[in-house]
Amino acid sequence: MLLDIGEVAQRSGLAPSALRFYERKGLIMADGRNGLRRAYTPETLERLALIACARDAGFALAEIATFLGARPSDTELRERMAAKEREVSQRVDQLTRLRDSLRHAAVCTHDPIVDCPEFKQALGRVPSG
Amino acid sequence: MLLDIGEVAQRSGLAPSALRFYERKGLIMADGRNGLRRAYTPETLERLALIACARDAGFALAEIATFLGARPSDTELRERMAAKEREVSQRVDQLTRLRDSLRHAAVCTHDPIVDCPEFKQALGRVPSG
DNA sequence: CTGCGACTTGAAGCGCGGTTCAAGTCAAGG
DNA sequence: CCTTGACTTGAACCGCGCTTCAAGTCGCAG
Repeated sequence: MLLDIGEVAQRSGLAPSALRFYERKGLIMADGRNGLRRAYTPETLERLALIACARDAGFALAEIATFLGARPSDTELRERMAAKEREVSQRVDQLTRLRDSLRHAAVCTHDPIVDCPEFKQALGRVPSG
Repeated sequence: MLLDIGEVAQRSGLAPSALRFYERKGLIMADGRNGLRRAYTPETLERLALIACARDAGFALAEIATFLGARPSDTELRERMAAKEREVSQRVDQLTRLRDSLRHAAVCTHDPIVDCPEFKQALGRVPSG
């Protein structure tokens, strides 16, 4: 029923040390013990997948920890999530442009490649000037 | 003609210390000196914008350094850029899903919000299980 | 000549996200 | 019983991307 930490580590792709680290950070908690060994409910795997996704998206672990406890009444937290959504949207746009640039790089003949106007153009404007 | 490091720092949004750090990493180089002060051509601003973009996209500085020198004959490097393109594509997909989840969170009534099936669904599948 | 302020250097420090280490504990197997 | 092997703990360490610090150097204003 409960999964041993080794099991969870293997299935989630995280090291046991990482799971303990996440526990210290308040991201997960063991649902039981097998001797000294931590044991987790299978739902923890979903939670870890969620954490991995958010982390890959550039969220700090501390930030994820607060989001994980979010309840519908947390107006302030909701606003922060909305702000994050806008942030992620921008990131998607930026990454899309970067992807296009990389795609172009594959067929570009400029030397060096980064000097290609088309390559640079896709990266968006220089901050100011 | 050449821009003082302070000028470049201000326009790029990077600290002078960061510019020196980038120099040590081989990402940029000063085109002259004003006494001891580094001076840069305006093109450096473009280069810095490119670096910022790549860095925000999750590229390591060392990786960016190799890409910056990429020439059309670098077959291996080209392949790595192509690999990066696929990676970035995946990331775009993932972030798009995350954005949708966050968007939903703004109107979700689940308590806690992360337990919402719709929220979780958008995050993609659990690795295995 | 005397500040002043913004730079220079190398080296040390920081926050993040973990990993690694030393020493100890447990469950199962022979 | 004793070993084996995977875990436990707290603490130290690591790589990355910078920042900060101490001590020194420059250009310029007064």
